[in-house]
Amino acid sequence: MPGTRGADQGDSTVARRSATIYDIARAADVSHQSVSRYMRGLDMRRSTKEKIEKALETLSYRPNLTARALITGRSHRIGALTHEVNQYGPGLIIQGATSAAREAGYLLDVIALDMGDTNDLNQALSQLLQYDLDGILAFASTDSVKAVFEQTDFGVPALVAAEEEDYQVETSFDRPGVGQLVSHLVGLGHERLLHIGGPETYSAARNRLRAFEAALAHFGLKPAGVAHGDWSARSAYQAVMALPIGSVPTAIVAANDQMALGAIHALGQRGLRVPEDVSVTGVDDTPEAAYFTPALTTIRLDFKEQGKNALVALLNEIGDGGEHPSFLPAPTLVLRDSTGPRSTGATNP
Amino acid sequence: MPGTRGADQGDSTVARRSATIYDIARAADVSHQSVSRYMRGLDMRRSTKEKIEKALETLSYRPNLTARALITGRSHRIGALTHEVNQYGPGLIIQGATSAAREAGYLLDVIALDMGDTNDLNQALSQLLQYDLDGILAFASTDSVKAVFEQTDFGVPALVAAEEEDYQVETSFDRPGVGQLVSHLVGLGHERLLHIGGPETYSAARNRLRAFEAALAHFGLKPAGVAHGDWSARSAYQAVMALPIGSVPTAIVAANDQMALGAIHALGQRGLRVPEDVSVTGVDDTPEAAYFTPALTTIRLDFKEQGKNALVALLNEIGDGGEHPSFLPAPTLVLRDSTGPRSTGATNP
DNA sequence: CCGTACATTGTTACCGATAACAGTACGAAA
DNA sequence: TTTCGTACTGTTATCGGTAACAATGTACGG
Repeated sequence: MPGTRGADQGDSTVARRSATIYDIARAADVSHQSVSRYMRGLDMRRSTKEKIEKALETLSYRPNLTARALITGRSHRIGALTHEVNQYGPGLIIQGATSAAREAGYLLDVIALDMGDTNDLNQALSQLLQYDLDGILAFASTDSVKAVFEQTDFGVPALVAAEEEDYQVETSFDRPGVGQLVSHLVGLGHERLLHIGGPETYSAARNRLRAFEAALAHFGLKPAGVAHGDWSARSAYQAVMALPIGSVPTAIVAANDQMALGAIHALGQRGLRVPEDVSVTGVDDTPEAAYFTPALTTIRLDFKEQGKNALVALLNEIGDGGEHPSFLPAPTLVLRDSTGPRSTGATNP
Repeated sequence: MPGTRGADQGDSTVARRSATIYDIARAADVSHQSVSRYMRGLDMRRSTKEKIEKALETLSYRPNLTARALITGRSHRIGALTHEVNQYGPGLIIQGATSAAREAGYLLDVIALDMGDTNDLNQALSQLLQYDLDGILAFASTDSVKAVFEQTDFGVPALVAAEEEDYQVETSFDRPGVGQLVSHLVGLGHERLLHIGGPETYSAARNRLRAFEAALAHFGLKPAGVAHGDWSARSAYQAVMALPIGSVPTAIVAANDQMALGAIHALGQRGLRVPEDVSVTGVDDTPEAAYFTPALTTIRLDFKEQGKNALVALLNEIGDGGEHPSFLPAPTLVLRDSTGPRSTGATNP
């Protein structure tokens, strides 16, 4: 017979384990089912409702979502695979996603991956799957992640968060994003642009590169070069330092702000001034970008919204879709001091 | 009679829901309890073991942690309250914590708080508590969080992650940390040091401030001033721009690298050179700090380890303490180009 | 060859909720 | 007053595991 447990719990301070619907039911002298119905807001006689409410006041009940999850098959948890949370973008995406999840009554189970390690990825996934989640979200949009997500049937909705550029590449050159940067630079007279991209395995990196090339092509130009960094300032620094003398372009389009910073630093060490000799642009508009020396021209992305969007999209697939995925706000060009007219003829160390 | 469900699931591709121990038991012709024992690695006859293993190969079983959690009261999940994940430190702490959790067979439920909003905090907590967690960890070490954690009995172990400086303040001036920066600067001849701190509600900010003052006092000096920023480059920029003419110190000790960047930028706008006129230091050693102009002198903290440590400490309280909390590696001084001998007498805009 | 100790396996109860269905109370119609 | 439909309420089954105990099998000593 149910409802015969947890009778005494000492008269000390706080209930060790909070009451169950059976405790409430006993205290209110109704069936546990009525309590369950009350909690779910179903119709019931006023008198019953009042009995339950009185009991609730006394006992401090808190629903046990584990038990509910077991029977309903809905855990109200979403697994999130991410990486490099220390970076500005990914961090904000997570933040946006967790708060959106929270609003919808979900919780985000975050696993930070050691990127590039496929073993790690698989292990993480199989661990995640044990916790019957309602859905799985990957914010790490790399080839290996995408491959795994396409091949595997997780038994629950799973999706890889889309990059903001994914649906822009094909469209025209002056679309928000890297294209805007390029046309800004071309408008300043630059013709020899170098791109410092992220790792080729990242779709964001590829998208930005393609947008760069597409925009240049529109102006009848070709890239003055493409270097591949790893999103870090250090990698861009090294790439710029490695540029052969005489082949330094008049403008550098880095795939994120950190790499732009590294590029600026390297240019400085090579005796080149920004923007007088070389213009430099970033992507992201981190809060620091405005305080670089010189302040960085870049494009601003709304990462929080991106995270929220991915979550809402997943929620819709789960079937708990209250909201419709909002449109991502368009990236906006932020003009600052790191770009200027093409140098008229400085020497080129 | 148990074990009579999930018989047919279509002959299509993948099992909609993975098999349960009852399915395995039926296939192996043993009791479900034997399967449970097998999964937990208990002793059993070889023949039984083999039967189960054969069944497992056929059916692709995956334990349901929800069901296990319901009976054992162990969810193997830990709630994590955090904030400003977009910043370098907090992000890395989360990363360290999630991977440590993963190794121990736990999952981290992350909630990113809108700091300073106590309502938000309480709401987040009460939501967290529904998901019977094994423990709760707060990485946001602010007054309001601490207060809530001290007052509330969550029914499970809960702790606020310690700041690296917490156990250093009382000790001597040349302890790793801000003290090291101060003695470095004093060693260069500086006597008028300004501190740009974080928000006073953050214990990390207070600790750094106290360390700053204590170190100065050791040399018989007093702060040339203390400004309070909000960890952002912008806030430090404004603080430095607001300094009355003539009161600009010869060295600025910012409480993190971002604020150091903002300070450098402001100094540049006021026509002061770093480090010739003013030395500037940060705290954190973000990957970008080396590529500031000038490269930033700062102290390096191991945030990942900090996150891991907090998690291990909590695990110990939970009683699942395999490891002992390792000692945090001492912060190390990183000397770069933003500090130099006290200026011998430039004018002071 | 039998009884007992011990190792292994099977049965039933339980965790705390919801689902499905049975049972009761009440008001309206006959 | 009786009957019936409707609206609640109560009872039992269920989710997928583990716990506790009962039952069986095996090994060994007498």
